Amino acid sequence: MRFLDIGALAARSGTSAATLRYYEDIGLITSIGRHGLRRQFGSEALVRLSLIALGKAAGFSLTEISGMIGRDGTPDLPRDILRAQADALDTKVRALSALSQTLRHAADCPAPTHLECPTFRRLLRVAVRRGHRARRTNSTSN
Amino acid sequence: MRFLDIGALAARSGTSAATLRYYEDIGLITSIGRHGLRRQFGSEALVRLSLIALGKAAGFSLTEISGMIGRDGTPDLPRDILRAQADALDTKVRALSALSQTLRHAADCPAPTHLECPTFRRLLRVAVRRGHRARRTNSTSN
DNA sequence: TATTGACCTCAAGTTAACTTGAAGTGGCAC
DNA sequence: GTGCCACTTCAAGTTAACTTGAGGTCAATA
Repeated sequence: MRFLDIGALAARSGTSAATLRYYEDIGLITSIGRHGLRRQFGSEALVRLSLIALGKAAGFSLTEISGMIGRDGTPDLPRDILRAQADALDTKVRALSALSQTLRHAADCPAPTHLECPTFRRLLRVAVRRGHRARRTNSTSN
Repeated sequence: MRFLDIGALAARSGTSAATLRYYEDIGLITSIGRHGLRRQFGSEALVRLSLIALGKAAGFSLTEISGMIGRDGTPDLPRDILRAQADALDTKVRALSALSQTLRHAADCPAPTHLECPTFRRLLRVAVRRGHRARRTNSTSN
């Protein structure tokens, strides 16, 4: 039982079988071979799917994720690119923290309307500036 | 000149005129009125667009953003929802930080392939667990 | 051995968030 | 007053990331 068929992989990864086939189509994951018609996956597919889930949570497209974790059999990533991705993520983290602060302030602010509160507007400006920086750094802007 | 027509708003907000019309269609922004055929926007539209940009950067859909910042003329938000959104964002921030750490470790790790490195795999497990928690908390999972 | 249910392929449909295009209008500088 | 050009509407097209459906296969269980 070293191999998983698509149903087992779906159950363990929380990704539907149809989506797994789609991921294989576009080269995001690879099956080891077939048992009759049925795809057989190795356990490293589970690790790859974890990475994919993580990348999606971080807001990367499947294409970008594909670039990060390597297309075919080679799950090895160029290290300088990894560092750049980490930097971009950190920038994004800072922007999101700013947004969180902004929302939290809005929740506690006594001003009748948040748009009238000077603190809110200042936080907003800061957050937006960070967003711009993140977008430039990232080059992910469509 | 207290009003902006769509071209001016587009220039100042960095959002295309077509997109602004689309946003008005779906009720994300509102124009003050018309000058002839032409929409006139007030400066609060700029603030709203900042909020929208921020929400998008945070990974929210336009529908979710619409819920956060209020649909029509009322840009006021229910405070408990704001706090919940901030909490969800903080969780996401933690997940992204974990991902960043994971990537950074991968960049420095001497293992021939990251998938073979135990530290990488441990970080990955942690990051994924956080991702799951975030998704449950968020209820944004489609 | 017969059936069942999990798999298969391939095509088409779906949703969000826009973008593009065609055809028309009207404010304003000359 | 006329011509340009930024606007207008409306319909259709686009992209990513799937999902759904129809019709077929086959490995294992009864």
